[in-house]
Amino acid sequence: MQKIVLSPTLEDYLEAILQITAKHQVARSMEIAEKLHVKRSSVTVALRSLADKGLINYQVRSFVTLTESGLKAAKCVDKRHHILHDVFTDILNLPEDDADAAACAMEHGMTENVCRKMTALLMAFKNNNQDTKKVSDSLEANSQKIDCNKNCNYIPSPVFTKSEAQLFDLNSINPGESAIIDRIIGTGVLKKRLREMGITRGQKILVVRSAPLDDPIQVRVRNFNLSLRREEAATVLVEKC
Amino acid sequence: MQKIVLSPTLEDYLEAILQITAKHQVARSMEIAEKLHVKRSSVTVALRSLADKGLINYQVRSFVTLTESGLKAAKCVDKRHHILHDVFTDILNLPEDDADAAACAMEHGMTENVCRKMTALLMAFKNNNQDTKKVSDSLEANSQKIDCNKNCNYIPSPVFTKSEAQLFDLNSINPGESAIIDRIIGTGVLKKRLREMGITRGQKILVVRSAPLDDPIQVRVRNFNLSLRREEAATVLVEKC
DNA sequence: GTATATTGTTAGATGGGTCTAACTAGATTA
DNA sequence: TAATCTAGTTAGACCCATCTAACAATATAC
Repeated sequence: MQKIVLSPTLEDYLEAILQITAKHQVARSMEIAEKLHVKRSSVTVALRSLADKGLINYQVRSFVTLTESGLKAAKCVDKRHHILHDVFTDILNLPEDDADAAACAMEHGMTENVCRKMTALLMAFKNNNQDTKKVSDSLEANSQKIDCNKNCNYIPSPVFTKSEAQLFDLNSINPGESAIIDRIIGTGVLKKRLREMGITRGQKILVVRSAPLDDPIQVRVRNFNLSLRREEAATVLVEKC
Repeated sequence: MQKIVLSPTLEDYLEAILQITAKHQVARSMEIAEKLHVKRSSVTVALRSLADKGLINYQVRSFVTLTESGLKAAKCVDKRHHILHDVFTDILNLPEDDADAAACAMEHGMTENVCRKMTALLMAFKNNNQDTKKVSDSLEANSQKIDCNKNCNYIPSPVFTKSEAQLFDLNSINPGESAIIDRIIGTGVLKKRLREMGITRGQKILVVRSAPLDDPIQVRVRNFNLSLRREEAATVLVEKC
């Protein structure tokens, strides 16, 4: 398997796509643009580049998902981010948003060795409470006295995170429960058919009957009872309510 | 005082200039190019940009030195590098070159808070030997087991350091000692005069008489005895031998 | 089913950082 | 003093990442 070289920027895009798809199954340009604070047109360029490298499934004017290779790469980037983040919060006692911002800015240069050792350090701190307690106390006492970067001229780019609802596909809603429709990830005829049945964004949907072996499942939308094949239901993303 | 925003790249140039001038009083394009592994023409562009920001004294076809503001900025960048470097060597037990390479790649995103807390951590480790010993041992034991970045696709740019001789100005050579002339940092008539006296690169120079209150000082080059004003001697950089 | 948002795309421009190739000012050598 | 070497500069090109503005395709609302 061939190693892929990614610029820090493309790593950011990949990481964003991983985080969005983890919540929403698929990623849209707009979401990526918002997360990374760039314009939609910049996202298009980046997506083309990631698709060229075989890291995402991307077709013009459609949703984005990670390929197998892209998922692997994205997880690597994400892991580096989390290691740094955890060192900053768990060992250095930095507040959440500081930790996240700094991790974003520093994660790209992390070598394998640094990752390994930092992970080991995190474990060592967790597994040796009595000993690390003193170290932590001493750290806190010291850190008050230090004015490290006074007069420093580095202004890191701020990183924001927007809290978003977790989405599920319709098959994973239990019978008797309701949900709010967020989007249909299918395309073409399939998607059109569902929309014509009244399955549109914002509508409340009640799952009437759905069991592992049921196909189709029964749902109720806009006071109509509908039958959906599991295959169709899988393309309907909803927010639990 | 106004905050200056520097790109990571310009921070690297500034750091390189700091390190070179620390050894050689002044920096030349070539040295910077070698240190950063870029071409001379790229250095010219960067120097213009740093001069625009008031961080270096730079005139076409001449030596480079840091301005007061540039020195302050460079020290900040350098401090971040050293904090990371020390965390990597002293706490994570990474070998010197790994630590240096990773520090180069990660230093640019370090926020003030991260700097402060990391410094405190370093102090805590130094001041609590008994407690941190266990943490270190545990870290080492753990780190063997972790294969953190397997399949990772990030290839950090390598960073090399070239060992170079420390240079001194002629005033700081003790009477009776010899040195090899490296360069004259003066310009124009002053420089020409010294060259005509036989003070050229590679020549051996013997300091015959030089004391804090002596002016001029006495030196011997190419079997000639010369008198140099302290002002002149200050522009002659030599390597001790 | 038409009108209006919204979302994604294209095209073209800009800025940062790099390169190669050609040139020039200074320094070294003969 | 002239010939040569070296270090630094310029010019012109490229790539990456971003932007704005105009446009096209979908969705949503009426």
